[in-house]
Amino acid sequence: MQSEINKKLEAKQIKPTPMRQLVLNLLLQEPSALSLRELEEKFDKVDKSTIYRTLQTFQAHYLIHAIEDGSGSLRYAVCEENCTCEPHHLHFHFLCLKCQHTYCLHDYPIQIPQLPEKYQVISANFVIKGICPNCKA
Amino acid sequence: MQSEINKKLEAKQIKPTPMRQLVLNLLLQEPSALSLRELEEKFDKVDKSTIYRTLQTFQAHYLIHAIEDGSGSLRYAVCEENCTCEPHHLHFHFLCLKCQHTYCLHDYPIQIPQLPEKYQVISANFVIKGICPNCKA
DNA sequence: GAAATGTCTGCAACCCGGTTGCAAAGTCAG
DNA sequence: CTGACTTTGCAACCGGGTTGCAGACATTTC
Ligand SMILES: [Mn+2]
Ligand SMILES: [Mn+2]
Ligand SMILES: [Zn+2]
Ligand SMILES: [Zn+2]
Repeated sequence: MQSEINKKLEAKQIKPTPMRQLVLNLLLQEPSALSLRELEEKFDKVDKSTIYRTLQTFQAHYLIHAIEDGSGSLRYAVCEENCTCEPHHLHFHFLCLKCQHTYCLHDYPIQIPQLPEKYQVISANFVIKGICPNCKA
Repeated sequence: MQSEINKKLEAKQIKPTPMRQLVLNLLLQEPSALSLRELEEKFDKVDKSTIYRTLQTFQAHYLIHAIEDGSGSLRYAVCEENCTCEPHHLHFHFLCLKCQHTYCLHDYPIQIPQLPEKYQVISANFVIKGICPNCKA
C-alpha cells in the first residue's frame, strides 16, 4: 500500500516525501474529512505548519479539496480520480451537528443554477447540515 | 424611516435601542452582506463586541442570517419577511472573488437533494463563487 | 422621585485557526 | 564532496470571533 500511496502522489506530480505519504495515508483511511488540527493530533510530533504546507501542496495539485463547512476550521478530503475541482466536478458535503464530522457526498454532484448572464461562476461550496446516520439514534 | 426600522425590530420582538437601529439601518441599506469588521468600520467609535452581540440578537430572532462564504469572516444580511431560516426558506449566496462582496440571491431558493433516509437535514449553506456583474469587465 | 432590578454597552483580554519568515535538515545532480 | 534546491520545524504573528466584568442606561416598584 506504500506503493499505492506513492502512485497517487506521483500521478499528481508530487514528490513523495515521508510526511506526504503519512498525510495522504491518513486522509485516505478516514471516512470523514479532516481538519488541520485533527491531522496534527493524529501524529503527535509533527509540526502544524509542515502539515499545513503539505495540504497546500496537495490542493495545488488537485489531490485533495478543502471544504468550508462553517465549523470554524477547514476540512480536507481526497479528490476523486480525475477531479480538477471545477464546478462540474463538485459534490455536496454534509456536516453533522452532533459529531462534527464532515462527509463528502460523492454520489451527490452539485448543480449550480443558471444565473443571469453577467455572473461568472468559478467555484462553489454546498454544505448540508444536520445529523448523520451514525449519530441518528 | 426611523419608524420603519423600529417596526422591523418590534415585529421580531427586539427592543429598539439606538445601537440596534443603527446596525439594522446599515444592513438594510447595503446591497451586499456585511461582516462584523465592515460594520465596525462604518461607525468608527462603536465597540466590536457590542456590534457582535447585536448581530447575535438579530440572528436569534430571525431578523438576519449569517452567511459562511468561506472568505474568513461571516457576513450578515437581513432576512426576508417571514423567514425562519429553515432549509426551505434558504437561498443561494454569491461571493465575488474580485470585490469580495457577498450577495444574497433571493430569487434563487436552494434545493436540497433527497439524501438517504438516515440523514436528518437541519440547515444548509450554498455558496457560489465567481465574478459579480459589477466586477465583470 | 429614589431605590432596586434588569438590560445594554465598552473595554480588555482571550482563544483558535490559519499563515509566514527564517534557519536547520534533507535531497539530489554534477 | 560541493553547491543548489526542497522540505521541515520552530516561533511568532494576524485576524475573526468570543467572553468576563464593570459601568451606563432603562424600567419597575415602592
Ligand atoms: Mn468532498
Ligand atoms: Mn442571504
Ligand atoms: Zn454525526
Ligand atoms: Zn465583485
